[in-house]
Amino acid sequence: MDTREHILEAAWELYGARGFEDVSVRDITQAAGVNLASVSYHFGGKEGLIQETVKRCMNPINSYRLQLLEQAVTRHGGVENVPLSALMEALMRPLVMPEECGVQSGLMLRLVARYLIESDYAIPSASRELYTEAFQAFVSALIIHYPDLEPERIVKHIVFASGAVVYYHGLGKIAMQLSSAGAGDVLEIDREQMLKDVIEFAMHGFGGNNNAGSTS
Amino acid sequence: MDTREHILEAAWELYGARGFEDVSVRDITQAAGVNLASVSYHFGGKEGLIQETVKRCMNPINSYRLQLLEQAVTRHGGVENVPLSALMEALMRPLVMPEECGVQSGLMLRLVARYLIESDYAIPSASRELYTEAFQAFVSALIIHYPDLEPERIVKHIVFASGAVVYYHGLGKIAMQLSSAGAGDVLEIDREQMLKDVIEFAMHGFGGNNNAGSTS
DNA sequence: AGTGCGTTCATACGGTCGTTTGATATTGAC
DNA sequence: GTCAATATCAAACGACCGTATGAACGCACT
Repeated sequence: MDTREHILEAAWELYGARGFEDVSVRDITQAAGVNLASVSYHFGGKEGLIQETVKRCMNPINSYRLQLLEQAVTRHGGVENVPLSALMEALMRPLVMPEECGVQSGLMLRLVARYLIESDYAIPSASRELYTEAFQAFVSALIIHYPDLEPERIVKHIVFASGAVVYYHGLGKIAMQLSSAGAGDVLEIDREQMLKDVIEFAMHGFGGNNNAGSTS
Repeated sequence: MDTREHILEAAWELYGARGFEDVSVRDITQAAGVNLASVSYHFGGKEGLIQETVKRCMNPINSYRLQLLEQAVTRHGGVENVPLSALMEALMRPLVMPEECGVQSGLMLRLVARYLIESDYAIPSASRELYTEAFQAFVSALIIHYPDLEPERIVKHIVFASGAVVYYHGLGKIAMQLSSAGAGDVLEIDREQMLKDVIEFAMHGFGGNNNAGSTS
């Protein structure tokens, strides 16, 4: 039962780097050092492997989001007391630091972005329930936080903020080079800094200062 | 010399809808009603057609951005007097309303997003110069506007804001459905509203109120 | 030792892909 | 009308794709 894991690992690596269509089952089995037919045997085919690959990185992200949210709620004693910054951090951190929930970073955002685009932005069925749960949890928390903001606007802001992360992760380095700002070589994105930046950006976007206790 | 145009039109449609890898040269030539070999003849191959297709939608967007920026500058009499909202609008509107610069909407953002992801976020060489010019123009304008903000942060904010648009365009409808907010069916995104929303979000994100004249 | 089951293996099948080819049609200048 | 240059055409090529097949293997259990 080791083969399955080897395949998933190779699939993760190759799909993330080169895309689903561009990577053949042969590429993956060869990289994994297993037989070609193993993919059909263990996953029912290429499509099954793709679904499983995406699920195995999307679900931990959303679980981690819920976990961070819950931690924040208990720490501050109630949803209504959680500062906005903590809410945003619970929402964003799993995207920026996926390795904290066991998802290998680097390729994660690219792989998910690829999948979303190629699947016409459909969440894979194996991840939909958890995704919905996490999404609604944050919407609810933010509604409590901003009772006078229309829920619709809150949803938009969540999407805006998520887009900011994803886009920055992909284009950030290039943008720094394009602008005169970089002034040469941008070695690597400071992800902890990026997390702070995007949280601040999103918080401002929500139109407000932090209207509750501590800022951590 | 009509064949070339027919091919580009069909390529635009199909690549935008289904992706580059998933659409064969045969699909395109058939949809365009031309011979299979025409693609090789006119574009040197599939890759050449892809580059040309992306270029033909990316360049008008960036030209339109520069045009709107210039209009705003002359209208307000100098870069320093252009309100932030107008800067953001010049940056965002071409993305949301591409048909205003002759680029068929709907498929545009998806096609560009696809290309960026699949090309490892590399701007196609035929569009790089114009893209860089537009990018730097906005960075310069924003530096004048926010002299105490580090340029690096300004670049980040531009990327954040762009990501917000792109992501919302893709995931907006789904997010509305997922949340209880939608309360049923979300028919279509109101793009003019979306533009206003994202401009407001980005302006807040820049940390400030509008520090200049009119708001249009 | 033998049986059954889950797994791995080499190999083959039908299909689609991007590209090439050489013939044919169209064009425009003289 | 002639002749190149340009453009279109049907057909074929070799390569690679995802999947299916049936034999071989490992191993617990009797």
